[in-house]
Amino acid sequence: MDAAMPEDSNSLESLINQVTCGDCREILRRIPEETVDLVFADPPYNLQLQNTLIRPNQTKVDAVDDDWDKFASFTEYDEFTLAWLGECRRVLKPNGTIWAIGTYHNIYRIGKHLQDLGYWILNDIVWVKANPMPNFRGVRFTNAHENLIWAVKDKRRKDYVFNYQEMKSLNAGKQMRSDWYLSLCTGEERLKDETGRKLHSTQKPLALLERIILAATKEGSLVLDPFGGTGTTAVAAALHGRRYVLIEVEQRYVEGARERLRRVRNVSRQTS
Amino acid sequence: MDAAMPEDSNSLESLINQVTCGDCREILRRIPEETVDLVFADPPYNLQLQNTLIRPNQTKVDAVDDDWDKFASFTEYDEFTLAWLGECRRVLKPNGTIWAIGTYHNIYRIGKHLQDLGYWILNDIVWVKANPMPNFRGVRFTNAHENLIWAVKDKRRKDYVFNYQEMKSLNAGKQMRSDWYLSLCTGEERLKDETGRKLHSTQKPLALLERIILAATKEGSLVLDPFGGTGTTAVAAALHGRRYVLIEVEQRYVEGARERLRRVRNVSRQTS
DNA sequence: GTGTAGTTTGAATCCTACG
DNA sequence: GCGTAGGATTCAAACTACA
Repeated sequence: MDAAMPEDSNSLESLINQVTCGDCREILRRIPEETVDLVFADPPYNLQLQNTLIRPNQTKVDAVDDDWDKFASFTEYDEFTLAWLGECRRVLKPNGTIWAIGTYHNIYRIGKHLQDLGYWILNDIVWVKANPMPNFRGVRFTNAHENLIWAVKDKRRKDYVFNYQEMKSLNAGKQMRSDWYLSLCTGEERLKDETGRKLHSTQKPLALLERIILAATKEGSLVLDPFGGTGTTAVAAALHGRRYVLIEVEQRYVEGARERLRRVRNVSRQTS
Repeated sequence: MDAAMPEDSNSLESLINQVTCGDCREILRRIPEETVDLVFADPPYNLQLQNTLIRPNQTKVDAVDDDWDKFASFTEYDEFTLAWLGECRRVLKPNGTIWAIGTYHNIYRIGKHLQDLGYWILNDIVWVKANPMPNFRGVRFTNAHENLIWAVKDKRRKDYVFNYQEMKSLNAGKQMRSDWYLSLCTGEERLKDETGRKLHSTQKPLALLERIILAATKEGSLVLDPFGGTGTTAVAAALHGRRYVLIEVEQRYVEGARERLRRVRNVSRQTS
C-alpha cells in the first residue's frame, strides 16, 4: 500500500485508506477543511497510576505504564486536548460528528473543552463491560464501564448521519439506548507482539467501532482516527465500505495496524 | 420541627435534620469547616435557568445560538459550579466524599472543576435507567442513563468510608460495579402538587440515594445536600440513621420536602 | 470432536499500622 | 516524611490441557 502512495504528501488522497505515522497535531494539518464525515478519538487517558497493583493471588497487574500516557499536569493535558479537538473540528464537515472515548480520568476535560470549542453534544454513551477487571482491594466500586461522547460540529446542523433504523434492528427492534453492553477485546482479536504479549495496552473491541460506524456514517463516508493505535477503527471502516484516515504516533502500533489491515483485505478478497 | 430550631441561626446544630430554604452558596457559609461526612449534589443543569438564577435582575438572554452567548452561559455556569463545589469542599471533612449527578449537559463541567479544585475522583457511576423516556423523533440514541461522580476531598486520605461488604451483599455476593440498574422515580414515590402533577421535574429515586448513603456513610454521619429538592436525600438519611443538612432555594420544594419528612417520621414512629 | 476443569488476564488514579 | 511488615483481597470471558 505504500507503493500506491502519491508523491504529493500534502494531498488528502495520500492519507486515505492509509495508516500514517506521526503526531496527529501535525498530520491533521495536511487535511483540508471540512472534508471528514466522522472522527473517532481514543486519546491517552492520563491515568496517573502510582504503585504497582498485586492481585490476591500475588500476580502483578499488567498496568498501563506507557510513556504516551504520561502528562505533567492537568494543564498540559488540557492544552493537548484543545489542540487535537480544534484540528479535528477544522477538518470536519459542518454536519460531521465526533466520537471520543475515555474514563473519569480524562472524559470530563474532553467534554468540557469540546463544549467550549462549539461542538454540540448529541449523546453520551456508556460502554458497559461484560468482563471488567475487578477491584482487587475492595476499596472502590468495580470500574465496569467507559464513557463516550458523540457530538456534531455545528449545533445548527440537524442533518448529521444517524442510521436510526439500522440501530433499531441491531437492538431486537427497539430503539438503541445509550448503554452498550460489550465484552473487552481479548483472545484471538487482541493483537500480540513477537513475544506473545499484548501489542497495545488498550486495544478497543471491534464490535464497539462497528456500532459507531454503522450508526453515524454512510457507505463511502470518510472516517478519521487521530489516535489510531492498532487500527481497530480502520478495520471497522474497511469491513463496512467506509474510507479512513488513520494517524498513529508509535511506529510499532503503525506496523501492527498495517499488517492487520492486510489480513482483513486478504480475507475480504477470498470471501468476495 | 421549626419549633425545635435554636435561635442562633449561625450554629450548625440549627441546620441539622432541617430543610433550610435559601441559596446554597449563602447557607453553606453557616456551616463550619470540616464538619460534613458526605455531600450529595444534584445541581441544576439548564443553562437558561442558570442565567436567571445567577442574574435574577437582568434581562433574559434569548435563543442562545451565537458563540458569545454560548460562551457567556458556560462561563456563568462554571462560576456557579466553582462556587458551590468550593464551599462544599470547605465544609467537608478531609476524608469526606462528594457525589454529584448530572447528564452530558453539565457533568463534564462539574467533573473538570471538581478535579481542578483538588477533589480526587474515586469512581464514576452510571445510573442505567430501567424505564427511560424514548427518543420520540428517532434522531439520537435513547438517553438511558445519568452520570454520577464520587470523589474524596483530600487525595491522600485513604480512610474515606466505603462499606465494601455491605455493597457486595446488596449485589448477590459479588462486588458492586459502577453500573447501577435502577428504575425512575414514578408512581406512589413521586411527589405530586395540589393539582396532581409532579411537584419536582427531576425527583431522584429513593433507591439511588439509599445506595449512595449505605455505600459511603456510617450511622450518625452528617450528609449535606445543597440542592435538596423534594428531600430524597434527607429521607434516605433518616431511614438509615444518618443526620442531614438539606438546602433548597425553591419554597414549594422546601414545603414538599418538610411534609414528606413528617410522613417518614410518623411511619418510623409507628413501626418502632 | 466433546466436555470439564484449570489458568490467564483486563485503561486501575486499589492498604494500613507501626517505627 | 519514609520503609517495612502484616494482612485482607477478585469477576467474567477466553483459552489450554486433558480425559
